[in-house]
Amino acid sequence: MSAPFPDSPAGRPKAPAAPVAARPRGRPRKTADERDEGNRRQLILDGAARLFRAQGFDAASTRDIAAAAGMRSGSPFYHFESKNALLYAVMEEGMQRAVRSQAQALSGLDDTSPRARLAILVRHHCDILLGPAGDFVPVMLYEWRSLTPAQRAAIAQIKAVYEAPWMPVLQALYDAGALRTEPGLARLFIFGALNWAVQWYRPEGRLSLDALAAHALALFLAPE
Amino acid sequence: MSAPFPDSPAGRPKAPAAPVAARPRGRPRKTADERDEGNRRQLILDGAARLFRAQGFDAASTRDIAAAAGMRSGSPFYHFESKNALLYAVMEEGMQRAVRSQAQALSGLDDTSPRARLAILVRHHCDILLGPAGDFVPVMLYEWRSLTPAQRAAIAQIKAVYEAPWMPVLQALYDAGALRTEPGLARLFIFGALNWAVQWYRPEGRLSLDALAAHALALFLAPE
DNA sequence: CCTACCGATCGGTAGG
DNA sequence: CCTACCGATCGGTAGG
Repeated sequence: MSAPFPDSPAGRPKAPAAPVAARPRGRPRKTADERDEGNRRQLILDGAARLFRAQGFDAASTRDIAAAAGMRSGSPFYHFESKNALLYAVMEEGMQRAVRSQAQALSGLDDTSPRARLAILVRHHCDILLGPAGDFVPVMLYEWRSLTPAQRAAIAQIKAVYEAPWMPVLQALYDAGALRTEPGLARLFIFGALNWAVQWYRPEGRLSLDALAAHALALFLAPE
Repeated sequence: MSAPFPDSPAGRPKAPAAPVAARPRGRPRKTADERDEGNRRQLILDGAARLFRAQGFDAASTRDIAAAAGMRSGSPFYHFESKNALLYAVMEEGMQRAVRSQAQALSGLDDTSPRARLAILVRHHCDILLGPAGDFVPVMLYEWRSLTPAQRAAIAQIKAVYEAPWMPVLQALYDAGALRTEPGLARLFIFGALNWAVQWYRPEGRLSLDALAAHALALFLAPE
């Protein structure tokens, strides 16, 4: 739970001495520090997403997040104004990636049947929630109450973009009699069923994401 | 967020002087304090359930919970060993009430059709989650990670009792072709769809719990 | 990005 | 159940 070493100098591990090399010729190789510089912010975001998801926003300390990124306790505040701004950044990045990958999953499939399109949406949603990079969106789902009203409004806008492609698909299935609940409520129920899997799905178990998505689809849709 | 008055004596409101009445004849009327004595623990539980749900376990302070029960900051610890024990007590009470009321809702309906029994289970579940007394079980659903492993095991036992009546009903519907996903997964999806309503359902809105339950049922089950 | 630190808040307790 | 308090931890910051 605590940083691997205290704030006091006694506990600080010595930084490895930088090798005093002769100045190299040609294009200067970046030192490890320079190469990482652009990634530091991302390291903080990744650690924050993981810890916010595992422990919750309030229980995850900025000290632990700093340690997860290989930094000392005060350093995250060089990259983010506050712990709250860090939470917002995690959610924003998660939703923007979700919107982009969803658009990519749907691209070129305008002529596909509503049923096939819903299958793609559900399968992609499972990936976002439960796939290998899936800490960011669960944080958005389960730490919503820690956002300020202004932050909520901003994230809600991205969420609306994410949800938009679902509605015409559900409407078409409803009109065709394959879905037996009005699209608005159906979307809430379907999202609920899938979002809840964050609580129980274990990637190392027997159930693949393909199978999970297929079973969910079978539950909601009348057989062809 | 903070108690209405600080711990220091300066901020303490004077307790209303107890009226010095002549000793009443007949059965002694209980004073307000005596009448409340058995309810103090319950007052703490109610306040804790409300605050744990609204703010989360970590964000809700024991000071605020004490204030919600009309007490000073240290007093909850006279009734509960720790904040964590209070969380456990909230969840335990919520689940025990849910088990009891579910059994009551099903009593005398052994001969009813599986479809009607599922309707009763779903409708009752909505009541537990979203009804007027519905803070305890949402706390159980969304603050699970703040329990110790031993506490999780204990709550999981009550959960198992609650879930038990669902399985034969889902199995019968699956066997009859009315449910198109195996009962184990179907139960997880259905619980997810309903549990997620904690996040979006507003009792003051247009949607009644009856309608909510009916729409959910229509989504999961093939038409009769 | 680190050092060294601060004020605030929190869970919890001894004693009555 | 209240009083008065403690130690620990936390988010955050000035200065380099």
